[in-house]
Amino acid sequence: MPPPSPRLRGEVSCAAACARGHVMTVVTRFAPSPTGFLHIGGARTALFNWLYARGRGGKMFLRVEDTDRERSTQAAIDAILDGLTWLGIAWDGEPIYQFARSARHREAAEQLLAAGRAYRCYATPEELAQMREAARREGRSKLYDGRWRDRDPREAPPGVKPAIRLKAPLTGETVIEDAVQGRVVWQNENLDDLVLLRSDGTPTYMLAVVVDDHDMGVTHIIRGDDHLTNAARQKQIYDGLGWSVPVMAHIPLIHGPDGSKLSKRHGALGVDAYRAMGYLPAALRNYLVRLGWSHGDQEIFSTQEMIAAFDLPQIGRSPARFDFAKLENLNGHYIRQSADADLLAAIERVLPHLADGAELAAKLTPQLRQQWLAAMPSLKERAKTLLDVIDGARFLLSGRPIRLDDKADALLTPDAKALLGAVAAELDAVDPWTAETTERAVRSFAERKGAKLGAVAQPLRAALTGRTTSPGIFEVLAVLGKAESLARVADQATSAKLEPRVG
RNA sequence: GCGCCCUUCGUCUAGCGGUCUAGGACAUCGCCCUUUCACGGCGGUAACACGGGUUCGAGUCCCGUAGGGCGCGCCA
Repeated sequence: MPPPSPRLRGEVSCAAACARGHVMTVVTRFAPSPTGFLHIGGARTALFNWLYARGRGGKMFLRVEDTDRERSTQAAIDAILDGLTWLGIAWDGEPIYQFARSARHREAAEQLLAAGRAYRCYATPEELAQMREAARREGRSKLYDGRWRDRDPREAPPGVKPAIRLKAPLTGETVIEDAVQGRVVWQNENLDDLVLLRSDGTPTYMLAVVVDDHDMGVTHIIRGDDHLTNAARQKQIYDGLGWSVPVMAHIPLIHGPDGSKLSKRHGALGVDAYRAMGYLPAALRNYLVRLGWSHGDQEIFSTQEMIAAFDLPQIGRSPARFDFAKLENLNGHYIRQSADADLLAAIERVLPHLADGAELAAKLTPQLRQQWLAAMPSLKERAKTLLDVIDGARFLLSGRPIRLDDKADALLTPDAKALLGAVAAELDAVDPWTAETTERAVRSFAERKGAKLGAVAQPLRAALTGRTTSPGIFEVLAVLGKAESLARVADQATSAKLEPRVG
């Protein structure tokens, strides 16, 4: 028999399920602890779980790991639900709150105790801290030394409430067949007796996760590989309880651009921050799915495509670095791909999340909406984010006389202003007023003057938009309309006569 | 300190022992298009961390080294 591949990815439990004689329904879960926002790494984990379940007709549950009463907040729960919703990741059923299930967790601990797979530990936190300190000083392992493992409970110091610890195997090895990491082996002497129930009777994370995943029928645990060591300890709890272990898939973490831990400066922001930066959910999903996972050379995935293509064997084992430039490029792609009306709707949705959003929303009259829509085809060509689209539309939003930026101002020399006066007269005769008719007029004007088109177009752009870059100048003319265009040109042309530039 | 994981262009990755003079995408550089900025088109620079094995043959398998990451709580 040939030696088994070191990466048995997924085959293990499939075989187990098939042996049970029925088709296994895939159940995944996303289990954030509500101690902060939904960060980008969590969003990717949720995405992977969602894609895996959706691609197999399975379910993805959301479990809020709120057993840490001190640090869990409602605001964080809201932020996580809001983030997932915005990203378009829909969980099945109602969110499950772990804290509410503590009675069941306690029951499992009692079961372990009754079976002799757990014991009461009367060591105080101070005592344990001392033990670790001594271990550190002597260069020994900081693991719990099992001092109460075989001790007679009658020796328990009076008044000390015990914690319940798992009686983990002392010898042999604990093995995880991970769908991403392959076969990972721990010598049991490197794993200690973890706490199942705290001395106040509340369950620890390690116990709660195992019990919940089992009770929820979770078949595939897809999570960050910061949990890989936990997987070994959880395996021991599964064994103690006599339960089968779900398929595990520990995905590498996302790092910052320098390879270190992802910091806020690097993109470890809540997904709400990405929304406020003008990224589209579809773009973020596409970017995230390609971080650590690939499907040949394919870069662009519709939601349907990624659901169909996503699978565990194509997940890499090395951590990926977060790269804003690629996200931007992808976002630009999705913006260009969007229908004009959808884009405007997306902008209106993001307005409440922007600093000057209310101000902008107030300006969105039906007429302005029409103009914006008309300008959208050329606006989206030039934008990487929704913020860019908004910025590109500033010339529509600002009233006369428009403010010129420095470059535009420098461009409007006395000569240029004179030229504007002349071209204004030309444009005044144009009717009907369209991009085509204005272009014809301006081109023929430039030709007669023996000037390059740019020599006329740039001053026009400055006068019309207040900037030196903008959508095509004839589109600007058309969108602005004849009256507004001529007025803006006149604003600059006449100011030349009234206020000759000094110096 | 102990345990576990990782290492292909700057970045995301393809590659599952010969088809690799290592492919794609982003970024970058150049050219073209052009009224600006973009978009688009064409082209260029650029990588198998290092050292040993195994093999007729290694980016692909094994072992070291170096570097990076994660974990080691009565946190999750």
